[in-house]
Amino acid sequence: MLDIRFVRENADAVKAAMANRNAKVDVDAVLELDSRRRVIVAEAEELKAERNRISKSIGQMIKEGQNAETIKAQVRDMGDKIAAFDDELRDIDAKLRDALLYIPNMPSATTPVGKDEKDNPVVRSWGEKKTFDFAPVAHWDLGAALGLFDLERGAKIAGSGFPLFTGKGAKLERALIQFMLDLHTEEHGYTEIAPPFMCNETAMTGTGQLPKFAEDMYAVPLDGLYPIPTAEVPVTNMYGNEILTQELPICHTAYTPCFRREAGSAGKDTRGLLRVHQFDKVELVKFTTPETSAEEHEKLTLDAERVLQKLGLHYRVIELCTGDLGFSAAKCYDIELWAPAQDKWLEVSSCSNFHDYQARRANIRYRNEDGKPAFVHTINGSGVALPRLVIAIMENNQNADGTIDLPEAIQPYMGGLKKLG
RNA sequence: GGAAAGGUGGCUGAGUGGCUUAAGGCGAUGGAUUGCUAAUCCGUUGUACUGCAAUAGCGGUACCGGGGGUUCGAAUCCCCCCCUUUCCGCCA
Repeated sequence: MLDIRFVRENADAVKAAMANRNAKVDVDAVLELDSRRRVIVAEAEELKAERNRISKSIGQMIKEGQNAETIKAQVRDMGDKIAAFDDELRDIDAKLRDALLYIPNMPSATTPVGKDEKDNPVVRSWGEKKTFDFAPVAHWDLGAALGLFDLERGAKIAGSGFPLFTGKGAKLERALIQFMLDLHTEEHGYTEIAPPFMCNETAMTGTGQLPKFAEDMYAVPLDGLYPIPTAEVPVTNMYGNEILTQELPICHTAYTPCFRREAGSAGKDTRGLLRVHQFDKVELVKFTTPETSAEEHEKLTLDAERVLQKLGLHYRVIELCTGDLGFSAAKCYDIELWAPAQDKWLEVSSCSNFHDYQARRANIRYRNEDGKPAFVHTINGSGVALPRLVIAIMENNQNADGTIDLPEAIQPYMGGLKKLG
């Protein structure tokens, strides 16, 4: 969430930023609530100060044996007025907070201005497109033929979009997870977290999924819980309402399944593993000072890229322009893998710097050089998401005979297996 | 699911309606003393919002797990909820 003081003092900049995002935000309504709130606060507090003074003197009078009934009645009336102010204040506070929760983050000064995904610049790429002397087969056909997954049976028990992996396909999931966790913990300095796979409303609000994106999530209303759409939610909110005393940056990696309703995307990329309701992901999360967040963001992105380099997969990094930037992000790089049978780039990681936006929502602070509490910057990115990684491995490494070569880096995790099929 | 005991500042731990502006201790920090260290002594020590000054300052309000209530006045009394611990039951 944005700092209301920032909005108050930079209203024009906020409006311009929202326009660049194509976000419909009524900044003036927020400013109006804010100024109304401050009037009420001033009046209510003045009354309270007076009541406190008189109450104290009542205590004194009673001790001296004087009758205080008249003055008590007066203060009782004051109490009614105060209650009325407090009621209005509660109401305005709720409205203001709600309004602020629906305002997306300010894009970073370095984020390119653009209208939509067509304006996202390519930052760099690694490797080259593989050439085939046969027509590459789509992963869904390869997977079915090799018995790596059984999407029909997954659909039978849960619905379409809930993949069911079998045999070596299931083992490949487990192997990739372990490979990535080992890489990030042993070579990149992240501490592993195994968090809850469900979070409450407070946590979901802290990272920005709620209240705006309730429809994108599964929910367990009976218990007030939501299956997590990403490990970002538990791993960021684990420090909610804390003043961190650890040395920054704090770097965490976590494997979790992710659950997404993908509301509004029905009918798009539905085949195979392209877009599913449940998938596995290894996430990277950092908590930094404002001074180092830009640098740590770059490093985190490189850490995610290392996964793909080690697996020998051709990828590119694009930077999201203001019009395509996610709700909570100030700056974001997407990493995309090349999938030859799809003839498409597939997003496997979004590495975002949220500045203090999530930290303010979740109330995560540290002590700055003056020893004063200040909001941390949060950064996270997938390192990386499994389904499209699996797609890329399958489609890029397929042979004419329908077998799939396993990248060397993953072979130790597959019990030395070099090839599927 | 049942029962009991708890939740107070960075930590520990007092506090059952007004002298609490949350005691005392520890820690932290500034200073004095000291050849250095230790010890000792003196001072400081939270968060948020808000008003005025607009850099350091001065005032107000709120905050003792969360939310309601009683009262002129609540850390303290009442109600609901959450969490922790222990015991019982159920369970992988």
